[in-house]
Amino acid sequence: MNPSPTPVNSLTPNGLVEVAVTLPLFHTLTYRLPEKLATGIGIGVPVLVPVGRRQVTGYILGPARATPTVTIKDVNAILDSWPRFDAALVPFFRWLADYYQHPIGEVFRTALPTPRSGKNDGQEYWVTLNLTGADVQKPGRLGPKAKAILAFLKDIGSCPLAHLSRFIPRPRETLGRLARANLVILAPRARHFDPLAETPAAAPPPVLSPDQEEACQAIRLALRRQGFSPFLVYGVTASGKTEVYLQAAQEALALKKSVLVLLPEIALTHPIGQAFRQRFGPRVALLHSGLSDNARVDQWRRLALKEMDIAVGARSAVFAPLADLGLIVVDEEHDQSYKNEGGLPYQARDAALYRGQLAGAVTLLGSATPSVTTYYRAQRGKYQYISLPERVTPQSLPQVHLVNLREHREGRRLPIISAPLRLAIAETLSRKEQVLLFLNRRGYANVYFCLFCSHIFQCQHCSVSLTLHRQEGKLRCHYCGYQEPLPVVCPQCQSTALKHYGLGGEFLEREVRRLFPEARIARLDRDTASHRGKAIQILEEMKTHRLDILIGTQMITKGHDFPQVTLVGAVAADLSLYFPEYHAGERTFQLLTQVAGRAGRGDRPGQVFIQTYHPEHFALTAAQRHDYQAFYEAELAARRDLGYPPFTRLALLRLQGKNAATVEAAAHKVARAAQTILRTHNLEKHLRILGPAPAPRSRLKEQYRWQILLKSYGRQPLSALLDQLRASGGKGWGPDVTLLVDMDPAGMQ
DNA sequence: AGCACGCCGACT
DNA sequence: GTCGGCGTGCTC
Repeated sequence: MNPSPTPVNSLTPNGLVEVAVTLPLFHTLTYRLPEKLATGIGIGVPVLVPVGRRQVTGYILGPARATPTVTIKDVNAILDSWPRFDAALVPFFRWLADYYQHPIGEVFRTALPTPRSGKNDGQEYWVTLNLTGADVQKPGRLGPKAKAILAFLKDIGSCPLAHLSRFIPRPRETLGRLARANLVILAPRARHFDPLAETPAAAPPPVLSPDQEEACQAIRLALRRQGFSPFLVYGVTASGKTEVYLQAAQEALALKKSVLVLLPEIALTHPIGQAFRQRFGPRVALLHSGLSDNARVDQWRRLALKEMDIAVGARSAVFAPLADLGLIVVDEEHDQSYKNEGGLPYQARDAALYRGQLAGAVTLLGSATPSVTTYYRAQRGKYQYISLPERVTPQSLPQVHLVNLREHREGRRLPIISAPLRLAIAETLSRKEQVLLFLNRRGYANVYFCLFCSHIFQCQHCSVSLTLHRQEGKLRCHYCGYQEPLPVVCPQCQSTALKHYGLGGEFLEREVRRLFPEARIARLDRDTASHRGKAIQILEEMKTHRLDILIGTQMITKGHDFPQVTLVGAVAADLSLYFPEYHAGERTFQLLTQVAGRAGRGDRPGQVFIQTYHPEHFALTAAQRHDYQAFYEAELAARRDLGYPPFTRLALLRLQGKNAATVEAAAHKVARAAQTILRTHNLEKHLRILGPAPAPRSRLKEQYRWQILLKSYGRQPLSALLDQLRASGGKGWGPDVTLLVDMDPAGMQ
């Protein structure tokens, strides 16, 4: 019944197979597949192989490509019969390892759900009653526990063993006796999980607007043509992009192709997953790291076995085991969350584009604020451009005011809420409408210091100041989680004149409560949303208007629809504007546009107040006028002048280790080696090496950090340099120093 | 990653 | 004389 994986044994007369082992190795290994394991094994199957004196998980990539000179060992066991990926994905994984300069073994470890080396993978024991109701009365000579079990099963027929144990303690032994007497059946069963089980009934598809119709037409055409076809779907918030995705999926399915939908946030996968489930039924899988291991493996298996052919998920779903991929959707393509930090530092949107190219799939990049690089490519004709300029809801875009904070000092104090914003809040509340206040900084204050000797309280493990959390009475590091009780004396001079500086959400909340004592106020950020239920509860209260003012970080900006919010305040727009990143302007524009999009989504017009010290900055004036084009042109000009993407490609070489001196020495060594390669390969015209320099956070979680930025005109010089560098640094760059390559770095932290 | 091999200091 | 420190190198 299960489609068997692409067989390898028929392709390998000598029985040799290529295996990627889950170790930080840059190459694959070759093993012999013993005759007795050969049946049914194929590409993508997880196996247990000996490496040194250990047993390690690996994945079959295909027949061996070259015969190594060392003695070849045998594959020890097959961990599981179903393949974790389709044969067509092997080049994709090889590309990931190559492009991100990452060990191929680690690529598989990051990409695939870990096979639990048990025979019980994805299974659980079920207990089933083997008698009719009448028979249950008959067997007389039974203990009380056996009777209780039979009575329990009489009602429900069968259930997982774990479920039974909740009502009848330690049932295993009694069940064993009952099973031997053929009164019950005790057997493992495939576990089924359906994260989308709660989907409400389908609503009929809406009538498409002319813009939507035109977009769908273009996509349908591309799907029928077959072959890689990338699109930028530019659509303002609430322009009905989701319906376009659904229509595109419909067409792909009609062509017997599978569909992959990526979203930047786990929270967004549920509503979109439900929309797909409503339209297409049980063939829709949900994939994200928030699912339990069992649920994730179950969804993965059902996709691999072609029981399902639509995958909706967060960034890691880009590795979903779909064969015959026809359509890939990357919604909110500009979102920073597509970048994976730690492990394999891949960019899911970029990876999706490459996967689309390999599979010959139509690839849709959707955004109301496209990344500069994506828009540039669309302009140059590399992507087809589709525009959905109209909101499908009645309201026009909100009116945006820039508040120049320099003009709104109150005496010597700089108020966190300026007079114009305060007035607007008061008016909004008096109209019984809701307010959203956005401040991208947690805690009460982000600097705590001694007024007397200027000592600044810093993290013991990172080179950052500790954030004051006043309600908790603690100083906390937002990077490593270190915390300490709020000190009362300065450790340096014993003074008690300790002050704080730089304001966060906790302070804002206090101030708002002081100014509007009558209002119902809540704050939502990682501090208050300690558990998931709490966040959902606050969002629900906001939606049902049991709150008047909601204060929060990014958390409140993405995707949530609050129809009665008519005022949005961005309290400190400058926080992201002067971040040490080349695309700080882009992030600010996106953030403000996103935040502004929360205002006036119902039947009343919305307005937005942006507080800043730099009201003349183009990212702010463009956001004010909802003018993406103006922002794009100004930003593109700046990028061209400074030699940043899309005109160059960047790679960040980061050196880190526990010893400051060895890390610094290694950074200089790497930079010198890079310079040498540059000269000997005649790359000086195409590539620049900036640094070494200490990273903006020069110490993080006990690790000292230095970095070197590579700026390359074109892809080729950069990969040439990186390949050479890896070859020359094979033995490592110093004791306890690691070199990490961050391709297309998001920022420069 | 782990686990070997290998070459220099204080101990039964 | 040896036990053990962790630098370096390999894993089919």
